[in-house]
Amino acid sequence: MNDFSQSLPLMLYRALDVVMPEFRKIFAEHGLTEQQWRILRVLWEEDKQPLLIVAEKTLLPSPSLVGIVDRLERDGLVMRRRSQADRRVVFVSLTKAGAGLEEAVSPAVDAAYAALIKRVGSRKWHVLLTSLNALADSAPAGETKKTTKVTANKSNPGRQ
Amino acid sequence: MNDFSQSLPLMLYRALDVVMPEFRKIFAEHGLTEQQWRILRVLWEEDKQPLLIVAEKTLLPSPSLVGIVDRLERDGLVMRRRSQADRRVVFVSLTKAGAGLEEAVSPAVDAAYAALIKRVGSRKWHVLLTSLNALADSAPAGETKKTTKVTANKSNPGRQ
DNA sequence: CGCAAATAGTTAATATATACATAATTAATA
DNA sequence: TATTAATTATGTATATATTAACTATTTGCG
Repeated sequence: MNDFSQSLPLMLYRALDVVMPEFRKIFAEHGLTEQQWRILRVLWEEDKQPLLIVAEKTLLPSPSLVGIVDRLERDGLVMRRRSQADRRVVFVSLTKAGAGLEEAVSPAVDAAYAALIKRVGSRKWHVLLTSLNALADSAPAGETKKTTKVTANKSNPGRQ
Repeated sequence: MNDFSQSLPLMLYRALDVVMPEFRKIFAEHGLTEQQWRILRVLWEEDKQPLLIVAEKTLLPSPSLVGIVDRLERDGLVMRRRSQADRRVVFVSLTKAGAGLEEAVSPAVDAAYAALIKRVGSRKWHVLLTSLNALADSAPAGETKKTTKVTANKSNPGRQ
């Protein structure tokens, strides 16, 4: 009916296609995938967090998180530790290597991000983020996350 | 450094999380995945197109397209046929079943899409799409798709 | 004409996504 | 307290994404 190429989903995918390759290139130069970086990014901000929280902050679905954290652990960047208070909870924390990676990766990522904002223009950038926030806030009750189970009423966040 | 959750990539992923589940649910009710639907959507608009064109219109990377079309073919919804003019080219076209699926799926999809626009608000919707277009247009030279090969200069493509 | 370079499609290897299902544990309630 | 429900993490099967490389054709040009 309408113009498929101008549909919201397609435009969102296209936006990611425009934005992400440059970042993924930086990640790859440090042996990281995008998802691995997201997890580290969250841990650099606050170390030792429950998997569920990490899933929410990174927008990564729990089942995916298992494998991604497995590989990060295999590469010696993070480690798991079960909570004593609530033995269902598993904390993820940085190893020394994982923590040290921040200053190696972040500068390039920050620079690329700043360059992107500059390229798009500060005004348009702000409008875009505001619009995306409005869309996210328009989520109907009970329509959101994959990492959060929907039970009674409520609403919930969302994931990638 | 900045607020990770408010970064553009995260906001784009979040937007997709908000928007797509409802559509995927509709697709699933008809035994389709999102990517399969995208291909059918393009073929419903214009039947019999080269794989490369379908890749561009759907934003699906060529390597992925191979498997997705394989499964669509297996399910009897599309068929491949090599071009006689240029034997490198493979046309994809709808079978009778694939063509017939349109009127079964499209109404629900269109309704959901209309509801989404209404939910967000026509004005905000327009601003959002305009912003996304601006972002897409900001792509630096040679920096775009994975389905489109970049030869001369360098940089590298990317995709969803 | 002859061949290097470009194109279209595909294959391969690894990492994720998606949707379900299950185990372990804790919270809630009759 | 005995059950039942809910939560957290993980396992499983299938579908895609990502990147690199490979095959078959075709094109550009000396």
